[in-house]
Amino acid sequence: MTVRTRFAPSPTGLLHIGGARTALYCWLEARRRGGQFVLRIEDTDRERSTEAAVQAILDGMRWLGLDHDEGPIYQTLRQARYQEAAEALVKAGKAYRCWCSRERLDAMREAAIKEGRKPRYDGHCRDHAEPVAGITPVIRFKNPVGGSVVFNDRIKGRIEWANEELDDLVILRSDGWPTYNFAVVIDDVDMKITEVIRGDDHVNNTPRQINIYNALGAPVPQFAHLPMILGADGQKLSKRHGAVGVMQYREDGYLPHALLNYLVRLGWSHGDQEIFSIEEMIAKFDIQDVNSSASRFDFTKLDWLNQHYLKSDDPQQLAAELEWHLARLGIDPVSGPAASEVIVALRERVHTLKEMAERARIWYAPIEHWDDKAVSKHLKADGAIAVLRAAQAAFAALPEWTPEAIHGAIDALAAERGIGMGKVAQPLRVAITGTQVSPSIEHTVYLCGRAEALTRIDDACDRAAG
RNA sequence: GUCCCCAUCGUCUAGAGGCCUAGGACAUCGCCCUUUCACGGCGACAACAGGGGUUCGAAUCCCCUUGGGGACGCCA
Repeated sequence: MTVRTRFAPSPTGLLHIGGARTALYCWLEARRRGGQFVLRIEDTDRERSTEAAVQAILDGMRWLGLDHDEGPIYQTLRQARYQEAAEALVKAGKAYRCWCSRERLDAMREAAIKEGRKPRYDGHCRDHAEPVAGITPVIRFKNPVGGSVVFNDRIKGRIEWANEELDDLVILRSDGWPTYNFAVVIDDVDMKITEVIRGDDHVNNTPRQINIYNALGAPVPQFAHLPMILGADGQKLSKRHGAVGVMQYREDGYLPHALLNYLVRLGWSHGDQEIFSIEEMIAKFDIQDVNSSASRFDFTKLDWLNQHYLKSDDPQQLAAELEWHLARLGIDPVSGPAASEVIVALRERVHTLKEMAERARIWYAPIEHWDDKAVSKHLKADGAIAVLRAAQAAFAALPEWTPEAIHGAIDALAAERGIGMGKVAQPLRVAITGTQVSPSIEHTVYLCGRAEALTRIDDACDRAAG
């Protein structure tokens, strides 16, 4: 039987980091085992589901490169199927209509909590169902009374649940829409899902769902429940920490591969390996090796991974993404050096593309801010103007404008004047950038462009004199 | 409250009874490299939640405690 996994988000918000990891693991498991990955949109909650959220999920998946083989399948398009399935269970005596009022249900729940019991439906309509005027009935599933449900979770191991703990859950609401626990089972059966991989907030639902599978006479799939991802403070992820959509990570300058690599290692490992190409993830990932405990999201490590890929990926491949970030800052990428060359100069100095774009500004626009300390220390230093003028002349005479040639000129200048590199590089750095921190001096000068570099040296000399 | 799950350095983890004076990575702190900032190299700091068992031997198995988390809807 071919392996089929699915990712089934409800479109009530953005595709956040936890969802992204679940999607990744489902995708990885399907890919490694040569199976299929299905995308299903669980939108039966018509109050909270939105079209924008569906789009955000689709966008996030595409950005991460998690392509699905089937779908997206929308549950709202399958209403008739759920109704038919619920009706069939009623006919088979495995489900029944319930006319209990919400008031009665609420009162029962409150009483149970007050008495310290677990709130459960008392089965009032199970044996003597009687239509009540003015109430549209729901359909409830007849949960087995005795015994227990046992399943072997691929991550958590053996889990046993007493049927005593379960009650007769509503499977079809009075408005004709199925509830989550019913729709998932019908869908997973119809879509022939063999591995259900989802967040561990669903372990409690699993025994109920298994009972439904059994009532349906359908084969029960394998379950794998992923532990949660917590914020850096160990608390549930909130907007404050990182429960933002994955597309926010793009805006913050992260590469999809870095995020994927971070996520695959969060709760899973393969010996001491930290860096995984997508192919290696597919080859080595196994849902069975996933940890059973929750883990915290650590931006610092993500930053490290992001820089790793910034350093190791082909600058040409990264160029378009840097241009996207430049444009977001209001910088026209064609008004300065090639993005790929900027990447080479800055990739060892930043963790994100956003940061890189900000630092690259100096090569695309005039100096906006002069660092007073830098000016007084390096520009107004004795002999600085003479060095700058000499450098200017050397640059103007260079037969070709390359970092190597610039480096050679600066070297020669320092040697001929008998001064250290710092005496040449620092004044130049301030002249070109207005600060005393930048990439290697030859790249800093080179990326500026010859004409602009000469002009900036003029300006700097004026500033040093004045 | 009831049920379920979880528990190794600050963080992510290795560890499936002896290979553990507990390994790696991120972070932190040193040193080296160096024209700034970085990158890189080398090194340091740093953990088996607590208590009982089982065993010749336990981070690894069992129980309890504690601490976290989750679930108890006509939400998903």
